[in-house]
Amino acid sequence: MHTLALVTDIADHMDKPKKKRAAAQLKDEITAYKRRRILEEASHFFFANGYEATTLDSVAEQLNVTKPFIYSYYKNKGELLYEICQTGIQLSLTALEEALSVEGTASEQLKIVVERVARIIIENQRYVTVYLREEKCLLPEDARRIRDLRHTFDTKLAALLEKGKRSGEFDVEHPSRTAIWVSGLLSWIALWYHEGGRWSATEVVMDAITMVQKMVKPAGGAHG
Amino acid sequence: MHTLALVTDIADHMDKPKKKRAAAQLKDEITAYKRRRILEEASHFFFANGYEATTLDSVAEQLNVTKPFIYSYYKNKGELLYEICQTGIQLSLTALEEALSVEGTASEQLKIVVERVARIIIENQRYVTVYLREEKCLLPEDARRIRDLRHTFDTKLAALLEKGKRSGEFDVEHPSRTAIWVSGLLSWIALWYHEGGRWSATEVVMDAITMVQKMVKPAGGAHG
DNA sequence: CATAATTGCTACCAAGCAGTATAAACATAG
DNA sequence: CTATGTTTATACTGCTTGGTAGCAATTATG
Repeated sequence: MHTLALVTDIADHMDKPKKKRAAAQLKDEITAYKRRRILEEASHFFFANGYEATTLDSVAEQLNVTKPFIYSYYKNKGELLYEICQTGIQLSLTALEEALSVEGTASEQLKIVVERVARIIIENQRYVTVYLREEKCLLPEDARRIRDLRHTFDTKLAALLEKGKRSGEFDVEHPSRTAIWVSGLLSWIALWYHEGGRWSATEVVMDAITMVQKMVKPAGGAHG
Repeated sequence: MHTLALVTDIADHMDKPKKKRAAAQLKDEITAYKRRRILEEASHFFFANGYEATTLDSVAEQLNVTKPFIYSYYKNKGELLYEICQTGIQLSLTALEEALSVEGTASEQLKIVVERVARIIIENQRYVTVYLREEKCLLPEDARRIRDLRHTFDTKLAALLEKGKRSGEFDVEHPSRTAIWVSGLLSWIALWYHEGGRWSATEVVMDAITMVQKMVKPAGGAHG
């Protein structure tokens, strides 16, 4: 039982001086680990049944703990939802930023962006889908914070399209509007992809790249 | 009060023979009208607050009736959800079929399809969005019926892409896979469009047309 | 006007669930 | 072994809400 408590006694052989600090640090890590595990299981239920339809009792049962356990790591059910939504969009944003940090032409960067973000979205489908479906359940303040992240994502993507437009690599009338279509296409993957379904993750990623490239390709057909 | 009951006495001056039949017919129409009104208000709440978070009491209050009133027109809450989801996808499918019935080249037909379906999706955003978000709340059997409609939609769209591919108008490797991206792009409008937001419905529709045309355009740039 | 049928409402129940007060178990330190 | 703090469980509450049984009001008919 107590899936979460398996880690409790690893701090037991180290020289006195460091012990205090190290023990405190370890405790923090364990707390963080427990929070992650709770979030992970909650996301499974939210994904499968929806936020409102999921009971914290069922999440607790899955973890072999009880509801008050969850309440000692999260303030309430809404905080769980917020963290799940936040995770989904934050991972995508980080993937975007990392991809943008790779040197290259706009075309090359765009390809890397789509590839990495699409992969991240597939790997974290639960988080992204819950965000797309349950945004309305967030507290207004939480919803705003999430929207800001999303807006940052769209803005950075638009900047890349703008860059490609200036260099002549892309043909996009309104970079910021096109960015929303691209980001929508990527989000759509989360709602539509099904593990073990008709198409593999790799096929979906490659398709996404192709589609986005076509969406920005100049009429003349220059640049690949 | 009784917003729904305003229609009750229109059947009162007509020759005897027809009266019976006409009265019965009118009654049916009134029943149908009440059902539509209930559905419409319910869709507003489901759209704004989500299915689970919406109480039938609040829907009833909005209609100036009581909960048992709703239960005399719908079996239960789930039936309301089913009809809302069904409406969303059925309207899109009908729009697609009507657009396909217009004679023309594949390119011309595709443009009409995207234009009409996008318009329908914007006009019926509530129904489509609820379908996309709350599919998981449907009974398995209802969910299957809805999926079948969706599948029909994708299949007919794929056939159009296939036709354009054969005529050389489109460059699509896998029509059925591309159809899913196109249908996703259209669905995305429902989740993203916001009345009175930064972009008008017309702009969104025109953008959608442009994006889809680019997604299927041959590299050479022939056919517009 | 009386009778029958339809239509809607009042009042209620049972169940489910978020959240909590309190106690128990456990670990740590002296 | 005792004292102290921390972690987790037991057991409960208060509220919400889908759904219903039975009654009242309205309408249709002769």
